[in-house]
Amino acid sequence: MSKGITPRSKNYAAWYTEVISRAGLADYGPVKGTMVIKPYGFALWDNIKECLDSMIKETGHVNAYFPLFIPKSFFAREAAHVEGFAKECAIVTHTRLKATEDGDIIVDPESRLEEEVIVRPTSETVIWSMYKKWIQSYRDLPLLINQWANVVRWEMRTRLFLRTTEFLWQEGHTAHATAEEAEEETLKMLEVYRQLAENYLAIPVITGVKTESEKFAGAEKTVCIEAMMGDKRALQAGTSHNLGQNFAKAFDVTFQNRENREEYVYATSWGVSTRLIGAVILAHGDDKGLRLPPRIAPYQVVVVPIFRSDDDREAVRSFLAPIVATLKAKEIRVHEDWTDNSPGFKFNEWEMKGAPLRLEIGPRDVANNKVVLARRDKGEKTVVDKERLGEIVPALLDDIQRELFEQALAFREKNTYRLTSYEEFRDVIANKGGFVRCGWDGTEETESAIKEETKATIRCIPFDGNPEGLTCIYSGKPARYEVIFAKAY
RNA sequence: CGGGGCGUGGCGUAGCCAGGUAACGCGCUUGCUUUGGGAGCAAGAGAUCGAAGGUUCAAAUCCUUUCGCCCCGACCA
Repeated sequence: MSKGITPRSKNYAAWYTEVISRAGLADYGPVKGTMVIKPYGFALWDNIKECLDSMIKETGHVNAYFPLFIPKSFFAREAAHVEGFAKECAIVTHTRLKATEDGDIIVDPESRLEEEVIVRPTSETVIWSMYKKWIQSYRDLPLLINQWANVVRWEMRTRLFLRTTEFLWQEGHTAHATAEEAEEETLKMLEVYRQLAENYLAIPVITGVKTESEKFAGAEKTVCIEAMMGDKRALQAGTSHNLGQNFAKAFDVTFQNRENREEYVYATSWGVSTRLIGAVILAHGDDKGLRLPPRIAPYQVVVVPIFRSDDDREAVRSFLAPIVATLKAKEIRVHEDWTDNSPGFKFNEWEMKGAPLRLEIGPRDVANNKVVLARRDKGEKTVVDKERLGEIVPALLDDIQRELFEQALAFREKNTYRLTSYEEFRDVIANKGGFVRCGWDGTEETESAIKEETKATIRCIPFDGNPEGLTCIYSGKPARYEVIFAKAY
């Protein structure tokens, strides 16, 4: 087996898969499209989850849990919703297996369910069936509930983390008395996602509105965060939906307002998933493997002890014990790698796993009362005094966090084009890759024609866009919106 | 669902066309020497060749059927 991995420039898809495997993030499950999240990958998810969960709670939401199984009939209630998910549902039709005479195991035909049960692809329907019971008065509103759950979407084509048959996510489902409040909530949670992406994952995102054709099935309006990956393609990293009264009407959820009038409830839903891990890999990874932002890295500092003799080993051990204690006291996640691999092996291993900082400590350092610090983002090594680590390490971690964000932002800016000619548009999408900001006449015909001809889609209508003076890149008509086009994951 | 590829020790593959003792690399075990950028040597363990039928004295190899996975498209977080 070769020691390195496929370079990104040679085959980006192969690079991605190899990084996941070699860094120990995940493995394929036995059923097509399923994924085992291995301990190192799950530690990463745990950290992301912890950051987001506290933000969700700070904004006034509470966690709950709704069932995995949903009656099939619920999906018939909201027309657009069922159309959006009908083609990718796992359906429970039977409840028993039985052994045949030849020793095979078959589905027991006698155990067929009266009404089939759907494994949730998302939970709006089951949650709104419950909200009907819980909401009567304006005093019951707003209802601000989040759940951490797994969902199943039986996709044709899957990719580790980016699109798996089953994935983990968080889905918020809120109910409000007014349309204004629902809109405010939709935008508030998008802002939470923006902060998560930029401040924790170190991924700059563009916020904006999805077009009619790209919005969530059953939503009035979908807003999103879109990020650029290392191959210049776009990744939708999170969405927040203003559902209007669609689900309230579908599930007949009404409340009495202050004026004693009955009114349908306004709804939102919003979610981010384990796809975020894919985003971190794709946004920051390099040809040596992962580069993890310190704030979510399972280990922020990895110690690689170096020694020859048993005496050296003990000297190194006692030398680094107080260092590790100091760092841990500052709540830095430190890991000591005492496995009996060679130092060179460990250097490469922890670079593959994306540990932000590496401490190399050998007899030489013990003698000089120093340690070698290697930072993953830039690959620089420096020798520092042992005593100064307590101040240097936290500062370096902050700097790495910032640096990863800056690099990703610079990359996105460099690969974003403001264009007015469709010729150039085609060239960028087909040859250069990247985001194109341009005018759009707002028609679905233009949107689908461009998609047909170039495979680029409108990622969003950015909030900071301005159509004034722009013409549509395709039709030449006056632009109704300024939009971002890109090839997407 | 359309196109392509692949199922052989834990992983990656060769062998298949032209049937005849199941091979190689990595990993694993044990021992010794090593350890500041993926250590070396030696000795070992480990496979009913995806499954089921068939042809044959003989099948990983030929034929039939079947199951599964991966990649590329259409669809999607």
